[in-house]
Order: sequence, then C-alpha cells, then structure tokens
Amino acid sequence: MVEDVVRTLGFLCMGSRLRRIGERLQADTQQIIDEIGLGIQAGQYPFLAAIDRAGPLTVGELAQAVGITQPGATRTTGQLLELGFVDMQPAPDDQRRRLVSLTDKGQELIDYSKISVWPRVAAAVADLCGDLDGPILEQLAAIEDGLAEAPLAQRSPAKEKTR
Amino acid sequence: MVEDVVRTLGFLCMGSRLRRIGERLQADTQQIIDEIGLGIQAGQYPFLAAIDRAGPLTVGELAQAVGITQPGATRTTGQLLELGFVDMQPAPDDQRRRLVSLTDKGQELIDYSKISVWPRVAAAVADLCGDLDGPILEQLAAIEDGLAEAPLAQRSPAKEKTR
DNA sequence: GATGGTTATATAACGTGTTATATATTTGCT
DNA sequence: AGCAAATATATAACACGTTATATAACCATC
Repeated sequence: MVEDVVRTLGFLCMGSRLRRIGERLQADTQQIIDEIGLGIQAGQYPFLAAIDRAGPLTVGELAQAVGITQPGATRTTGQLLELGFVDMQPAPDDQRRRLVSLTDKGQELIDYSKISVWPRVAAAVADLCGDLDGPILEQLAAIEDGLAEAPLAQRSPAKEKTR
Repeated sequence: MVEDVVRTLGFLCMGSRLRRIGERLQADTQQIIDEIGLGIQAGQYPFLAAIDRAGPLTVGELAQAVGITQPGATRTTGQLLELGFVDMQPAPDDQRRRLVSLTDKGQELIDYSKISVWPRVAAAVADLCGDLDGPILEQLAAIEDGLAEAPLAQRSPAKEKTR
C-alpha cells in the first residue's frame, strides 16, 4: 500500500485535498440523484436553487451566486436551457442582460428535489461530518476515512445507522 | 449583491464548496510558484513529492499516492516526462509496469522547492486556517472570508502580519 | 448626437479530473 | 504447453472549471 502523499503533506496540499474530497462528494451526490432517477447533474443544482431562492437572475448574477466565473455560468445555463429547466429572455431595460428563470418543468424538479434528493444528501453529509470538530486537517482525514467506509448513498436517512 | 447559494445551502452543497475552495487554493499556490519562477504546475507537485518520499513508483502507485485515477496519473506522468522532471522505464520483473523516477533536474526542483516554495505555501495556508476550530461549515466560511481578504501570496512568512 | 469607454454575455482554447475501453503482459489452470 | 482470466498502462471521449478575447449594448462626454 502506498502512502497518501496529499494527506501526509498537510497544509501544503490542502488545495488538492479539498478539491478531491469535493469531487468525491459530488460524485456520491450524483449517485443519489441517479438512484432517484432525476435527469440532472449535481453541479447544476446550485443554479436552479439560486433562481428558486432569488427569482430570475442574469447570467452574471448566477455566476456570483454559484461562485464560479461567468463563462462557466454561461455554459451551465445553456445546458439547463437545453434540458428545458430554465428559460432565458433579455432584460427589458438592458438588452445585454439575459434573465434566466425557471420553467414549470424546472420548478417541478426543484419542488420534487426538495422532498426527495436534498434532505437525503444533506442528511448523508451531516452524518459524515456533522459531528466533527477540531483542526481542519483532522476533520478532512475523518471525512476521507468516513467516505472510504461508506459512501454518501449508504448514509441516507432511510438506512438505519448500524454503527 | 447576490446571495452565495452554495454557502447558504450548507451540507447540501458541500461538494461544490470544497471543490471551489480547493481550486482557489491551488490557483493561489500557482501564483506563488510563478512568482518564484519555477516552471511547474501546482497539481504536478504531489507526483514529484511522492517519488521523492518513496523512491521510484509505478504509474498505478502514483495514482494511489496522489489519490486520483490511473488515467489521470498516466497523463500527468507524461507531462512530467516531457518537462524532463521524471524518467520512465519498464520494471525489470514485469514489463507491464513502468517505473517513474526523478531525473537530476526533477530532484533539483524538489530540493529547491523544499526551501523556497513549500515553506511559503504551508505557512500561508497555516496562516489562513491553522488556528481554526469548530464545525466544518464554520471553518469553510472563515477560509472563504480569509481568502477574500488576502490571497495566499499575501500571507507568506516574508510579509509581516498586519492584523 | 457621434464617439470612446464600460459592461454583459458568448466563444475559444486549455487544464485536469472522470469513465469506458483497448492493448500488452503476466498468471493460473487443465 | 496452451489458453483464459487478471492486471498495468494507454487512449478516447466527456465534464466542468479556468483565462483570454470577441461582440453587442449601454453610458457619458465633447
């Protein structure tokens, strides 16, 4: 068995480490989404959630809300448009801005997700790291160990905790 | 100003959040590397560090050591080969395995990085989150706030803390 | 009211992760 | 020995982030 360098190097590799844990969590989340059978990518949720919370937003506002760059927001918005979850129309007062709003289909997806996917994901993540405390490196180690033991999909509220 | 949905949604978006913080940290680290003038990508360091610590490793062992999949390790190894930092040769006992070792140039890079880049990065990250404690969501919020105030490059040990 | 700078979005090119699959070598069984 | 299964690496195709730049619309000033 080979040493996990990223873990060993601690603060030095914290960027790589956060990133790989984030990727793992998103992949696990995707698995839950697929199990429930929704045709959406985990990374697209924050966009829909932002509009659901704040009402129609422009592409730039979406980028800010989700914390990525504008070209990334443009692309994901295009995908959501393609999938029929959102609608886009120029802002009446400023033709440069494109207002992105939820379609009925998008609103339904969100409403259903709120009762099916989101609670399950949030509970699974909380099960994984909700009770943690202490220095961040220790918590990250605990999270990685936890994920190795049981992925998010096995930490859903439906399944009784056996530990 | 638009609400940061990923932060607001907490555990539900923890994957996205860890990922984006990791990307930010890596970008900041890259800036420090570039300032010092080394021709390497932040994400390539863990590969060289792994070999430096453990001696020559196969592609598969590198993937394990760095915590990514094998095709990713194959690609990065190819880049490091191209850059002249590593050498590859078939393992004597098993022609399928390719042993990756540091070249003199690679070893020099590592040795120099150990005194120039690594301490600075580790100190900057420690400055950012070394003293944190408590629930992970709170720590992540503190890290994001901290990065917004001052990127890693401004948290080097050379610069006196002004706060 | 034309012109130059700013702002919003789109597009292109790239980096680096993933999954799926092809290829070559080794291993193990009859 | 010979052949099937397993293993190690490479390659292809894709996801999704980035930076740099093009284009269109708005605004301010002369």
